[in-house]
Amino acid sequence: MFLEFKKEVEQVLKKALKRASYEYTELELEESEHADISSNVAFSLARTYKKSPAVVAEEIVRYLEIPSDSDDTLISKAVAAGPYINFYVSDFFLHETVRKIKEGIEHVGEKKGKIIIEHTSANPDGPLHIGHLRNAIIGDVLVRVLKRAGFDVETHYYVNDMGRQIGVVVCGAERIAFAANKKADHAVADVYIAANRLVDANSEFLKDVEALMRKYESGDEAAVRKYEAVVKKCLSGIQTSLQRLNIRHDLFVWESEFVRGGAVEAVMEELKQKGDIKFDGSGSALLLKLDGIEKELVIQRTDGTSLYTTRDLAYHRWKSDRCDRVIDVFGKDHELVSQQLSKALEILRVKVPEFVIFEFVSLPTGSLSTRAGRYIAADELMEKIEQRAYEEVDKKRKDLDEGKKLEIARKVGIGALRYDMVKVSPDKHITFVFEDALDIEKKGAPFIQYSHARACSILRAAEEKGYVIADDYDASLLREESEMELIKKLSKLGYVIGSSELKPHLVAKYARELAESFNLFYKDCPVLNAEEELRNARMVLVDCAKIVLSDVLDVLGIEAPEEM
RNA sequence: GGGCCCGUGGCUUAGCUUGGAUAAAGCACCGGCCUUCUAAGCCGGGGAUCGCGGGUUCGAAUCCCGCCGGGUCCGCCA
Repeated sequence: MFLEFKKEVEQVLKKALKRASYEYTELELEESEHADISSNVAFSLARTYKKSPAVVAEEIVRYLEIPSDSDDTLISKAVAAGPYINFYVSDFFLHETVRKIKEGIEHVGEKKGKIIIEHTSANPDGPLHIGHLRNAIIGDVLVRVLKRAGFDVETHYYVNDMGRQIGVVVCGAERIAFAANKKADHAVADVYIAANRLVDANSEFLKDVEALMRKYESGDEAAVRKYEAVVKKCLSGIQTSLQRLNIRHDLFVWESEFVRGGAVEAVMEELKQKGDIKFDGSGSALLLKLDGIEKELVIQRTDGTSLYTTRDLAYHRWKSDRCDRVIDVFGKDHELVSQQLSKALEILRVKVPEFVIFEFVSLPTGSLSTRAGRYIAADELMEKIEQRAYEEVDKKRKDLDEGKKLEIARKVGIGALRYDMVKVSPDKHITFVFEDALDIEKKGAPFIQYSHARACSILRAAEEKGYVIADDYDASLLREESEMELIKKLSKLGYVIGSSELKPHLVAKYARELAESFNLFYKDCPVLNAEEELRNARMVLVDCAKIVLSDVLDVLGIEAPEEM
């Protein structure tokens, strides 16, 4: 509803500026602590018209026409506060917000186009670690935000099955057995680490790896079977972890499909014709000159085989034919690659993707490396954080049965982990400290979940007393400061989703603020002990808060417990 | 060496795109609130020359230039 309010303010303000015959370039509307929405336009006008900003603001306000007696205006008043023009919401705005949330028609984005978003895409050579976790969680929240905003979203996991690393594992698996008692992706990692030691120790092994890779690229059946066995084994483990995190992909796209299907070759041919191509001086590798990028891009090895970037070009061409927007969630180390990709796609006249680049996660001991065995596995983290959450629940709710406690611990633990990862802007570097991550007490997610549980608790208690949420309630009884603030906050979910499309941390921030607003209301306004009319209105408000809290948690991919 | 990102109370951050009203939160610290719907909560308090130096502007955490510190990338890895 806040979005509608903003639009109405825009219209009214535009008209007033026209009547006052001011030429403006921007309305400069901003959220403000002093008003529901505020305009700074008087500053820039003052400059061009050589008047004082306060005078201009006064003047504009005189020209504003706010239909004060009308029933359906969202604006109650506008006042000049020095140079600022402050707008305030009307009772109708508050009523409408409550009504629409209650009826489930608030915050529903209109149908937009189709988006393909790629995230996680960890190499199938071991389990997900905390770096992949950041990718996966940012990506998943993005998916949820875009879906809410009305897009048709398809989620991809791009499987890098053609790299040397995978060759090393597959070849290694011929000599080293997978541990039978381990989760699949962890067993693969063990072989990977052991095989890398073979690489370092013995050059014969590396030759075998390269031979196997060539066979795989040419589609040799035995090689394909070996690869599939290992890659699928690893992916099954990774999917189990993702599922536990509440993340799923619609499609797993294998890199090799583009090689064997001929798409990579087609891209290469086209680049040779349309691109600025030359052979490297020393070898015969193919170099592609890209606009604005100093270094040329190697698009073909000396031996004629393809490289990661070339295969990625084929993948992106395929994606872009199937949708309106392509979004990739990449680590910072892929930034240059993503620029090269964009430039090369321009040459191919393919839609350029949008990138969400996130900074690295490192450990206090240094950067992460699967190969060196220096990582914290996502599974281990999830296990420990759920355990810690369980200790909390156990301490606080001795009355609950075991199953219930475990369920709450799972929701709270995973929620805390997800919130922690998404609350920070993607371009902030993170040093991961295990102990801090496990400190459930000071996490954002449990705070929000707790507010939701409180709302549920009130509604449960109401039901026991035989109170039902009434269809006719008098929203005008909700005049307390904390009630009105809560409603205004509730009205902003759609607005936040619309404006934080590629900035998932803003949703996390909003969720926290909403929970805070609910807690203030909770403290100030008794629901069940209020006299009937007021109780009815407040019960409706509690129900609305519950709905929006669970909605925003859902956008964050965090489950909303009914009690905790 | 060059490109990109980050630098905001003791710690972790929001705000920076589009410059404006006392710089906003959480954690930690100090003090208070459970005979009313869950205290994983609420209230109050101390604590910031917004990395440093210039510049633009009526006005800079925000824009521009330089520097310092940290991260990351830089042709046949992915």
